[in-house]
Amino acid sequence: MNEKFLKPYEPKEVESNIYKFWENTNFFNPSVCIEKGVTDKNAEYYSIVLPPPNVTGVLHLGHAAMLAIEDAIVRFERMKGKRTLWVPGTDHAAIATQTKVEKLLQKEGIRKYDLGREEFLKRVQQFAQESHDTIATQIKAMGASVDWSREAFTLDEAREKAVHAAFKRMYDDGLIYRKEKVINWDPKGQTVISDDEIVYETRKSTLYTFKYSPDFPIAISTTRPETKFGDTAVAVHPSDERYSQYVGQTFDIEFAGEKLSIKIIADEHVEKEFGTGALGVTPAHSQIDYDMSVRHNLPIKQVITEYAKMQTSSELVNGLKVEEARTKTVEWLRENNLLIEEKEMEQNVSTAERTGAIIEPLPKLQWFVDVNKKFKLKQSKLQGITVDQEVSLKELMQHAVSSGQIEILPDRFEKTYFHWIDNLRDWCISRQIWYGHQIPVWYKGEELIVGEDPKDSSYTRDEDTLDTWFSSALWTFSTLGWPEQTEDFLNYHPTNLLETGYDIIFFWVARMILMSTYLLGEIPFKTVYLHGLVRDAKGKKMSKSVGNAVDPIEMIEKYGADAVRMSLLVGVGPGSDMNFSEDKVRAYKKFANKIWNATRFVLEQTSDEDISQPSYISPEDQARIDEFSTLMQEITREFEEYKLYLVSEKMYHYFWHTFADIIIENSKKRIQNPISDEDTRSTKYLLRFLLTQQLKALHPFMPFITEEIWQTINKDNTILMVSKWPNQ
RNA sequence: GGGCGAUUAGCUCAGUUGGCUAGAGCAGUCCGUUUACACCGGAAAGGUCAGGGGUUCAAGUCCCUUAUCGCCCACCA
Repeated sequence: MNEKFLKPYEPKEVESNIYKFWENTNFFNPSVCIEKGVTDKNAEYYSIVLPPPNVTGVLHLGHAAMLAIEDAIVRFERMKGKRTLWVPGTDHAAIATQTKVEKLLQKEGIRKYDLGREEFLKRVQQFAQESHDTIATQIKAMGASVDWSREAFTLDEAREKAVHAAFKRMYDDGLIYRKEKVINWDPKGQTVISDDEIVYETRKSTLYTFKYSPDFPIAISTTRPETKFGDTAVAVHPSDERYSQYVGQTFDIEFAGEKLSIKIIADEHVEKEFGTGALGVTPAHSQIDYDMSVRHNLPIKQVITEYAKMQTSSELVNGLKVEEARTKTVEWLRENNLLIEEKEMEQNVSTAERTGAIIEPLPKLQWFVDVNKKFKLKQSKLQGITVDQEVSLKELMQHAVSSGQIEILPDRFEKTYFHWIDNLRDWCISRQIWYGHQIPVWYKGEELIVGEDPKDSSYTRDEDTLDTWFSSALWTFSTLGWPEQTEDFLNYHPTNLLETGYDIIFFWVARMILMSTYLLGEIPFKTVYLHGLVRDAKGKKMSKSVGNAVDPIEMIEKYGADAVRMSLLVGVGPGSDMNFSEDKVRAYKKFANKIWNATRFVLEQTSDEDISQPSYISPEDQARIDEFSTLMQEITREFEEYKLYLVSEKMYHYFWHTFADIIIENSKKRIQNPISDEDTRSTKYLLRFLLTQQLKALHPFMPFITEEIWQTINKDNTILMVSKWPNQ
C-alpha cells in the first residue's frame, strides 16, 4: 500500500498536479481522444459551450457553481464514451469592462478622452488580458475539463468575422435598420442602452397637477414638469366626456417663456382615472409619448440634451440640469397660480444597469434589430418551419421552445421566456462606447457599405460599437468556426446543453435562440439548464460592496476543489437559489477524507489479486453487487435527466452509509474470523470491486481525489477521466 | 397591475412521476480511543412538513384557499 494513505487527504498537494496530468494527456480535446483510441471514432457527439465569464475581474461562486455543474456533466458524458467537447472562452463585456477601466483610470486622474480612442482601448485590452489570465487559472483550479485548444474570446478575430457576417445577413434581410427613435439614454455613460439593461427602482416622487397657462382649458398631471417644454399635445381618453369638446383643437400658448402648440388628441392609452385624465404628451422624452406621437403624427420637440440639461427658448430653465429645471418650473407654476395640486406618489424610475444613472429618453439615430418583420428563412433544420417560410424573429424564438425542440429546465422558465418575447420591442444594438465590435458599416454621403471594409479612405466607418450581447448571441457557433463550415461546426452544432444562470435568460439565452434559428435555421442547444443565484449563508445576494462575497479560490485552498464542487451541487436543483455555507464545504472535505481512509482500509485488507473476479461469490456479496448495480442504473438515468443534485447526494450517501458503515464494517468480521477461504476471497473482491466502481461514479463530482486514488492503485496506466462509466 | 418561487428538526436546506417509520450538514445530548478514518463510530433526542379545506386505499408530494417572505416582468403620465 502506498504510504500517502497513512495521513489525512491533503487536496492542496494533489489538485494542481492532477490538473496538469490531465492537461498533458490532452484528453480534454475530443479529437485527441479519438486519435488515441480512448473514444470510439463512431461515438455520439456531445457538446457544451462555457458561458464566457466577463473579463471584468475574477470569478465568483456563481461561476464556481456553473463550472461544477458543467464539468460533472461533461465528465459523465465523456466516461459514457461520447465524443465530448466543452469549449471555453471569455466575454469582452463591452460596457461593463469599459466602465470598470474608466473607474480605474479615474483613480489616476485620467479621463478616457484625454487618452483618445486608440490609447484608451489599449488600456482596456491590457486589463482584459490580465483578467482573462486570472479567470483561466480559476477555471483550472475548479478542475474544469474544458478543451483549451479551442478557447475563444467574444472580441477576437474569428468572432469578429462571425459578427460581421451576422450583421450583414441581417442588414440584407432588412432585419437590421438605422432609425431616429426615442431610445434609453444613459447620461452618465453617454450611451444608449437596450430595454433589458434598464433597472427599475421604486422612488417617491411628486405628481404635479397644473395648467400650462391660464387660458388653457385642461389641467394635466406629471411627475416631470420640466419636460413640458417639449409637449406637443394633450391626450385624453376617447370616451372621456369631460374633454371631448376639445379633441382635434390646437392651442397656441406660452409656457414659462416657451411657445407651445398643443393639439388635443384622443388615445386609448390614457387612463381616465389617473390624475385629471389628461396627459401632456412629450414625444421626445418619453417612450409612451413617442409611440403616441407616431400614431397621431405629432411633431417631436427635443428640450433635453445628452447631458441631461435643458435646451429651450425659455430663459427660466435653459441650460439647467433637469432636476434644477423641475424646481424652477414648479416655482413658476406656483407663482402664476397655475399649480392645482401636489401629490406624493411611488414611481418606477428607470436607471442604467451599469452606471446607475437615471435614464433620459431621447430621440437619436441608432441601429436596431427588427423582431417583428417577416422574412423568408433561408435554411431550416427546425421542425415545423420550412425553407422560404415567412417568419419573424419573434416567431422563430417562440417556435423553438413551444415546439419542444428546446427544453428549458426548470420548465417554469418557459413561461417567463414567452412572456418576455410577447413584450419584446426592437433590439437597439448600437452603443456609444469604444470597447467592443465596431459597427461594420462604412459611409460616404448617402451611400453605405455593410459587412466589409471598403478599404477606401473616402468612406468613414460608423463610430459606434455593438451591444456586447450581439457577439455573445453567436457563441454556440462562432466558437465552432462559423461562418466557415468547419468540421467542428458541422459536428458539434447544435450543442446539447446550455447551462447558465436564470438571470441572463433574456440577455443571452433568448438572443442565442434568435441568432441560431435565424442564421442557421437550427436550434443552438437542445436543453437549457438554468441554475440559481449563489447567496450568502443568510440568503443575501453576495456583493463586493456589502463585503459578503466569498472567493471560491479561498474556499478551494482551504477545503479543496472537490469539496467546493460537492457543496455547490448536492441538493441544489435547477432554478433555485442556494445559500452558500462554509459548513457544507467543510462537510464534503470530511467526505473526501472518508473516501481516502476507506481506500486505505481496502488496500490494507486486499491485494491486487482481489481485483479479478473469483469463481465463488457469496450470496450476500452478490446481493451487494446487485444493489450497487441497481443504484448505478438509477443514477445514470437521473444524470441523463440532469438531476445532479440527486445523483451527487445518493453517491455520497451510498459511499458513507452503505459502503463504509455497513459493507466495510461487516467485512472486518469476515476477514478476522474467516468462514472459508472462498468466503474471504469473495469479501475482498467485493471491497475492491465496489471501491473502483465508486471512484468512477464519484469522478464527475470529485474528479481530483478520485483520479489521485486511481493513479495510485491502478497499475495499468489507465486514466479514470476517460474510463468507462459503470452502468451495467 | 401581471407572473413565479419559498414556507419541512434550534440553524441552513434536500425530499421533482403520491407509497416515509419525513432525511442531510451544522449545532446540541449520552456512550465509545475495537489497527481505515476523532476530518471517526454507536445510541438517543428533536418535526400537528406555514394555517384551513378538498381529492385518494394512501398527501410533505396533487387541487382550492389564506397568510408571511422573496424574485421577475409591466409605457398609469
